[in-house]
Amino acid sequence: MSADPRPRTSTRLQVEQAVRTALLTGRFIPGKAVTLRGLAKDLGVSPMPVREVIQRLAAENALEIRLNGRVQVPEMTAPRFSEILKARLLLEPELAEMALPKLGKTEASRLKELDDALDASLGSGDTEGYMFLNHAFHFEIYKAARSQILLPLTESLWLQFAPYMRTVYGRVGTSSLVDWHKEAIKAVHDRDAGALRGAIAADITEGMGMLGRRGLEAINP
Amino acid sequence: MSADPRPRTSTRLQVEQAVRTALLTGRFIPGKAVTLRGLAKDLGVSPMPVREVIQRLAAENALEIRLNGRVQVPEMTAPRFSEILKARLLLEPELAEMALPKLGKTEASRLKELDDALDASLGSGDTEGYMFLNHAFHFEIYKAARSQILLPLTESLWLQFAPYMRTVYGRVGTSSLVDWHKEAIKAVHDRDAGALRGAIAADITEGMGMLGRRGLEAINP
DNA sequence: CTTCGTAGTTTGTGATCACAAAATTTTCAA
DNA sequence: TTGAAAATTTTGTGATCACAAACTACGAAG
Repeated sequence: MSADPRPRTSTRLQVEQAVRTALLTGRFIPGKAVTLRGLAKDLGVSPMPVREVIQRLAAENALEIRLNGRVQVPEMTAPRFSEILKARLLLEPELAEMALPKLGKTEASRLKELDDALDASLGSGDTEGYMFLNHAFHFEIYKAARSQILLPLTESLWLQFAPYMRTVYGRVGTSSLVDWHKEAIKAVHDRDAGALRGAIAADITEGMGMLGRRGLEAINP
Repeated sequence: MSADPRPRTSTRLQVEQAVRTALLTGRFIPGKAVTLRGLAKDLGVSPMPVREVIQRLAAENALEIRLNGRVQVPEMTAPRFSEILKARLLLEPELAEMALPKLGKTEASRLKELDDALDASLGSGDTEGYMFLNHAFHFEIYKAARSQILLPLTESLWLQFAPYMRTVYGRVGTSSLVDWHKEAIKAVHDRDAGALRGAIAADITEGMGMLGRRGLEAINP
């Protein structure tokens, strides 16, 4: 009576998890080439599971397979950036509102924890940790929505702007960052859907606005 | 001076195109198993490119890789369906509005052609042709937006509901179908963004509403 | 010093193989 | 006839190989 069919494999999932968090924390630089054998060697696996993972992430537009077959982290462009902003503003407040009824005390205190840790990594200048925790904070909310559609779409968006986000942080630092997490947490406590939507939207607008102002000045139009 | 680097491969792209249109025209039935070697044999290629394509489509949630590794077309559920509807209503009117400025006389007449062919296939009961043309009509508009973000997200949504759409049509026929294509074409002629958004939204609501009423009655909740 | 061609290396692609897990069919006893 | 156990087939996974295209480095000619 083993009603727990363990995944038949673990290698591909492990590789995928590794590459995803590397992307989300900005360890992959936009424009940088990603080679099959190189990644495989780094992760200590054969090229085979890496091939599948690369196809997966390319399908999510998190990686780009050029016409000549070379794989690279996509570069950010101004139209791409503004479209990501638009899509985030469409999807994420909706996701947050869907999640609100399922966010109880447990999740609220978890959000508080994450936000505290986030402030700490901001103070210590730990960019990678900050990006990881910021993603964790947002998706701690979104995941509660138990969404099978909007959540994957949003995850795809994050994979697309995260590498660029990191390059900007690397240039201007993270000290000037402001977020609306406190307001979001308060909205969760108050069960105020409108306030939660507003906090999420403001967080997106502010964060992406900073990225746009500080980052896109010297990028091809 | 060969400024036209032909894709290094054609096999994977060809396989992907084949599977995508098969999905979009409903030739794959929800719940039906998709086997690697089976698909490869059907398409006359080796299992290798099929593996990559399956990973790609699984990443877009167009195919489902179960815990035991088996691949199948996802089954529709009520929450999944209502979320797809919500996501379509968020993304597609936006996409249409973005496209409007770039829809000239050429595109308008192409839309008219597609809609006429669509009516014809409706009259002859050609469900597969209808689904192909309906997809072509919508994406003739959306593609004009030259969107790099919203367009792939929307394509993913279509891949997810198309197979289910087909099973409902197979049960209740396509004769009772009504669409808002004429209104959309008129809005394009009039350069009326609000009317175009409205037509697209109505087309989605009506079409999906029919799918929901006629299809989800006997499906697990 | 620049430019162009050539040799060597790296890279993605498609194919094939071995293996284990899962599903399917067959067999045989109750 | 029925039901469970055993044998067979099917299936996904990871590894390796051969090959052609692309990139890199280097050197010779101008």
